[in-house]
Amino acid sequence: MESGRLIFNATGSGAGQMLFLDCGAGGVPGGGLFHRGGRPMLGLEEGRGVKRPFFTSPDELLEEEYYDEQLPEKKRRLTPEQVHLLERSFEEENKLEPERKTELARKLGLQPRQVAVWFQNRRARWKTKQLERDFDRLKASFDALRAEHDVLLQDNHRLRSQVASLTEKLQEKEETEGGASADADAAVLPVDVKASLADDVEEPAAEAEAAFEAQQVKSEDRLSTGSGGSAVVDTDALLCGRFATAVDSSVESYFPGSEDHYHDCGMGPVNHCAGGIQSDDDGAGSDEGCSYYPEEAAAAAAFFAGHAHPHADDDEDAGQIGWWMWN
DNA sequence: TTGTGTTTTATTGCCTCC
DNA sequence: GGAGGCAATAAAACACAA
Repeated sequence: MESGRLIFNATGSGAGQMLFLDCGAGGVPGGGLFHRGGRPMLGLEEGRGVKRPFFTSPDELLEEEYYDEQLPEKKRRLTPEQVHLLERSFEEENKLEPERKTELARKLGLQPRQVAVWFQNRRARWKTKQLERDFDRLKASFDALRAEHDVLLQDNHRLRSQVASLTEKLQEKEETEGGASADADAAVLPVDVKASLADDVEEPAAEAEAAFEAQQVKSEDRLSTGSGGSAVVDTDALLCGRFATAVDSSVESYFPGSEDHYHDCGMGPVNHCAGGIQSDDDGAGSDEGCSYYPEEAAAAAAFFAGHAHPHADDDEDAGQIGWWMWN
């Protein structure tokens, strides 16, 4: 618990400045009497049962007698009016120039330092909320992609079994008819039919692939594998690419110009899904090797938790559309 | 009333920028 | 080197269920 005696010093802005003296043992963490740069810090006084307003008007702070009689107690919350004005000011601009800080402090009867601290804490709160929003958006986007992927996967399996079934029938036909007729034309015919049938089967899958790829143009350059014209849609790779696109947009909203940051952070969807990208030869169960869904969401959360952009607040496009509208 | 969780105010240390 | 920003953290104030 802090203890100490306060002495006020009317300087600079006109608002009273407090100096913290006779700081007792067990004071604030670090035990410093003054904040860096000679900035005075607020202190506390204990041992009096009388409640007094912690924040006072500048005029009151300038009256020496007041300091003797009205020493502030423990920290008090700002009044709703003070908070309202600060919020409005924050809406206009979330950074505080010295002139504005002084003016706000004068209007509110607060120390400039208090105004600066309030803005700092407010920016931190905004950032936390922004991260939550970004995560929610990413999660929703990811869930939608996962559902889409599941549908494509089912189509893929269905078409695969269709191809297998038709191929089998063709083989049977070749065996039965091939033995009966040694005619050269008869030997060629099944091959044509087979190709035709295969085309029919591949068409829907190819369409799905084309549609899918059209939606993830942005992430194409990250997909180095490609499906090589395969009839089997490489949905894992596509999904990863699209998730990367979703991450792109969200990350850009908070970390403008931060592409390289998250691409290097180890959560890269393409890298992560590399084990899940399969060739045609791997068969119908090829997708089982990529169980990346929960990890991706977790990676996104971990990424946002660990990659705070130091100047996110500076960028007007940094997801700040209505940034004051939360809460 | 009390215990507990959340929010708010404030401090500290480190970093970047000028 | 000073000023200011941020992350981490402490601690008071507050909210609320039991």
